[in-house]
Amino acid sequence: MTTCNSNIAKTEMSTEQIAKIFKALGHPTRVKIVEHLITINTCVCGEIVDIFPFSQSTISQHLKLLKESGIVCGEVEGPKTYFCVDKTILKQFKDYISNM
Amino acid sequence: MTTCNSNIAKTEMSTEQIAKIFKALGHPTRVKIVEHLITINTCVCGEIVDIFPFSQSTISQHLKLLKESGIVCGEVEGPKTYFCVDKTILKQFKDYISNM
DNA sequence: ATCGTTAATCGGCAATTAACGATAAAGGAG
DNA sequence: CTCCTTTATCGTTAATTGCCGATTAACGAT
Repeated sequence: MTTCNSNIAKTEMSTEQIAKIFKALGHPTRVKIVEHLITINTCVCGEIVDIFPFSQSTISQHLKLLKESGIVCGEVEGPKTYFCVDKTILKQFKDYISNM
Repeated sequence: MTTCNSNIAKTEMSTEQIAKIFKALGHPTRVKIVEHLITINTCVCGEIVDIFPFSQSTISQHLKLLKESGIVCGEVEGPKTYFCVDKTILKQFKDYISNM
C-alpha cells in the first residue's frame, strides 16, 4: 500500500470537519508536513523527524493531530508507520475551499 | 466602502501566512463568520452577535483573530465597524490550496 | 531471548485559546 | 451635556497547545 483513500463518496463536509482540518493545518510545521507528504506520496515518521528541527515525540504529535483531522492517514507496517495524505479528503477539502 | 482589498499584487504567500489563516479558520464559528461575510459582503459586529449563541466580547475576539490573519478586514465608521473578507487575500489563499 | 529500530504515549511545563462579564471608548441623537 | 448604541479591551478561568525527555510497545534480526 503506497496511497490511502477513504471510502467516503460524494458527501459534503460539515463545517466542523472543515474547521478541524483548518485547525490541523494551522501550524507551519504541519503545513510543511502535509506538503511533503503530497510531493513524496508516502513516508515514515523518521524521515519527517530528520527534516524538521523538532524531536521525534513532537513530530509524532503533529502527525497524530493531522491523522485525527482526517487529512492524513497512517498505516502500520511492522515497526514502521507509513503516512500519506488521504486523497479523498484532500479533494473534498479543496472542493470546499474553491466553492467559498 | 463596502468591500475591502489589500494592495498586495501577485506575491506568493509564505507558509507562515498560510498557516496563520488556517489557524484563524480552525474554529467552526470563525468558518461560519467568514462564510457569512462572503455571502453578505459586509456587516457589522452586532449582526454577527445576533446569529451566534456567544457573547459580544467572544464574537469580537473571533473577529480580531480573523483580522490578524489577514483574511478579514474591518473599517470603523462612526460607532460601528464594518467587516468584510479581503478578496485579494482570499484569492491568494484559494490559489494556494488549489495548488496543493 | 535479547538487542536495535521505530513510533506512540506519558508527564510536565509554559504559553495560548475560548469563553465570559465588566468596563471603557467613540460616536450619534436628543 | 447626557444618554444610548456599538465595539474593543481587560481580567479571569478552564481547557488546550506545543514542546521536551523519558518510557513503553511492537516488531525484526541475530
